[in-house]
Amino acid sequence: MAREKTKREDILAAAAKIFGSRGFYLANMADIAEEAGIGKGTVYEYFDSKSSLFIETLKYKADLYRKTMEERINGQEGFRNKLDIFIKTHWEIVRENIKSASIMMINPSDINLTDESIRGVIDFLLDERSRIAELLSNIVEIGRIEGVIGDIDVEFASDMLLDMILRYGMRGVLKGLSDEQMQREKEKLIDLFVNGAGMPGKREWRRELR
Amino acid sequence: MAREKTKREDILAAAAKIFGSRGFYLANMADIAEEAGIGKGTVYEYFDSKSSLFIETLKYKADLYRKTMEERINGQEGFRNKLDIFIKTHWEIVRENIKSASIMMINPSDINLTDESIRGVIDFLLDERSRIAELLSNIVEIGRIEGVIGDIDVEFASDMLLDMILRYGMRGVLKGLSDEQMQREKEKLIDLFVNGAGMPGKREWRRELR
Amino acid sequence: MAREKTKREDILAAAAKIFGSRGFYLANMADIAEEAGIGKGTVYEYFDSKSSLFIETLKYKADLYRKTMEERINGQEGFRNKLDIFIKTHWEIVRENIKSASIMMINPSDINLTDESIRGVIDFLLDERSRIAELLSNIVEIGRIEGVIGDIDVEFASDMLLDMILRYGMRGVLKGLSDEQMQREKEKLIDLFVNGAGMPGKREWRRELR
Amino acid sequence: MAREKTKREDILAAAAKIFGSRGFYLANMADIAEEAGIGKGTVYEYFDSKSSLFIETLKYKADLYRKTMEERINGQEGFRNKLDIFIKTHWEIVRENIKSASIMMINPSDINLTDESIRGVIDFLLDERSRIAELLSNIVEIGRIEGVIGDIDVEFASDMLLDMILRYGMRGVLKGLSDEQMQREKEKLIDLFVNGAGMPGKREWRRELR
DNA sequence: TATGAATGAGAGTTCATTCAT
DNA sequence: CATGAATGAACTCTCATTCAT
Repeated sequence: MAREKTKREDILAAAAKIFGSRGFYLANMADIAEEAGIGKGTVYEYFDSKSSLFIETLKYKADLYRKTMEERINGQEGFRNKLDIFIKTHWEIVRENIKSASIMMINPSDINLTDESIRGVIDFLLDERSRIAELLSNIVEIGRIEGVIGDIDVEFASDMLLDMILRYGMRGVLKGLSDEQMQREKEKLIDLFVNGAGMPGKREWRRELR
Repeated sequence: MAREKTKREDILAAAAKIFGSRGFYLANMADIAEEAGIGKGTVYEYFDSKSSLFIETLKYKADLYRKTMEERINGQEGFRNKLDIFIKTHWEIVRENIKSASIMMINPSDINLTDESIRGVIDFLLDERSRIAELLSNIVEIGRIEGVIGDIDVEFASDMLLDMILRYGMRGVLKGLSDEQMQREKEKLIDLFVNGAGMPGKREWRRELR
Repeated sequence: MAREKTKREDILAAAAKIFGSRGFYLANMADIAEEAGIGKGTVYEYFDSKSSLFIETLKYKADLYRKTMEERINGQEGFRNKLDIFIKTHWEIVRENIKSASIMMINPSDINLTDESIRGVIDFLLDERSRIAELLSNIVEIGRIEGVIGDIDVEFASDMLLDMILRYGMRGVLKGLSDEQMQREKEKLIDLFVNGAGMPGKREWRRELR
Repeated sequence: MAREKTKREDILAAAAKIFGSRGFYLANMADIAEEAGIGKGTVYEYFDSKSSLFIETLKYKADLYRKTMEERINGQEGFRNKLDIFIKTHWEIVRENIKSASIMMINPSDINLTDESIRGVIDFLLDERSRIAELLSNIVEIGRIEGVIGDIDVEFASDMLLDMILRYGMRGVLKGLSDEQMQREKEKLIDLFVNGAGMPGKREWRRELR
């Protein structure tokens, strides 16, 4: 029998918890092993090194995130519904993974490490962000086709929107907001993105930008 | 006070450079001392510990950032000009401090450490972000008074706007954009914030949110 | 006996190869098992420990060496022929076992370990060297009887001769000498041993030593 | 004040003792530090790594050996005296450094490691042996000029002679011989080298080799 | 009998911090 | 005030050995 899938996932779950709550450098392999209920050496049977375990953990969580997201989005029709479910789903994942999710929510460029062994992490995170940004980009594009979204730079707007959504999640965690409050914040977010903060009717200087 | 101000600042400058390029954990005290051109032990005459030096460095950079920002903003009149100079100034600082600025650009909640000695860092960063957010909040408020900004949740919108501006800076660094390109991105950013991404004229479902 | 002889020898052959090329400490059990084409645990069915496997490997190789040597020597008559075949055989074995032979060529006193578990290795190697030295000693004795070898301390001379022969083998490996060159070096070696390096005719101070 | 020379030498002395009695792999840095009466970390202030400490220890001992040898040899005139003092000196060093000398006496080709980090050790040892061999070679050459040594391959004979002398030292240690006994063994050694083991007068087959 | 997943002692190494000078 | 040699706790990772299957 090949190495059990469960044990690998046990380790990943433990790693997600420890890395998530302590960060890469403060987490140590002994604690991860203990959390997983196994011996220190066993971790190395499944993962080459701490760095590699970290990357695998990120991949595991990121995959979960993206797959969940894609599934939920595909279950909806239209710009408004898709965007709505995106934000809602993001909050659900964040809320349920406060401990471990923070890893995933890392803003790649915030990690500035020159350590060779950890470089791959940054590249992976940048890639992963791009992939999520594309999901969002597709949604915005649908909005354009529907005529709800104007003639804007979709890539730019989607990138900003993603950041706003991530921030929205953080606000929820930091301020300990209830689901109801998050529901209202979500509407504000969508409103801000779609309509902007400007006073309706006073949009004279907008045209010149286009 | 006997202790020279200059030496303390020499150390802070060196720390900003080293921490900025390598991050907290990969930076080491020996290198910072060397960069500052002093003995390793001397650093401890001015700062209690690595963590405390890190915090002081953040404060130093953040102060510089905030003071510069306040000065520049105060030199301008009106929402549009103030916001414009905010974004422009942010980019200038980021561009000139690519190495060290990243510290300052850290999104506080991205650092998830439970280490007692480092806890203060997070609190400080959260505080600092709040202070910067308030600067922005004041600008948005001016916009409201001017009638350019509508009847929105200013705190929420400012928080999102700050995130967008930080992201705007990162995009500049990551994509290696020229000042001219950043000028254009800045206009897009302001447009997105003020007018939103929505198609002008199609704003039926906006009202219900208010 | 249920345990197959072949498997034990498979392991010994694999161990000889791995230990021979990497030395005791750099060799590891996993690689030996793999080389032998069996499971890691199986090695422990045939040998108690790494140390014991090492000793058994040495014994295996040393036995092979000694048996080959005895056979070849017995096939020859007279001091000159026997010594000649000894040196020739040594070179043949070394040349064919460059990788693994080095174990066998280890100069016992060069291994200075105090590790209890490895002590036996040294004793074994010292014993084995003695046995080989005795083979040589017998040959030298024959030389004495034949009147070719003078009235010398046979034990001492044989011990030195063995060292010279081992060195001769190393020279061959280190310098990458051809068989023809080794043939000539062999003659030099015998000449040096039998006639010495001294100028013929100038041997006044020799007598006093006896 | 620069780093004291004494401490570096304290560490080298401790390392020589520990490496000498336990070998490279069984020796550990903690014990070497303890032997030197310092903290574990301090060793790394003076030496980069275990391997590098090992090499430096070898160099230190080898230098001492060679310098002592050169000095003593230069103090003597003529082949017989120089060779005599060489052997005598070797024994003195070996006897006084039983513990640490064994490192120095290592026959380079007996160490068969493929570990990158340790490769330099072998090269160094081979080099060092060459240098010692040359000292001996010069002595033999003097013998040739004096007419005591015949028309032989000096390089070959010197190499063999060096091995015999090393073996002579080992015999002393292994058999626990007294200085008086070693004196007698030394004479046997010189006799064997100069006059060979052959019966005086029976040297017919010698000529053909030359 | 054969296996290889699991183990944990122990290795080398780093580096923030101290303190005698 | 300034220094940097000294320190040792704590880290990651290896690998001989065990044992349930």
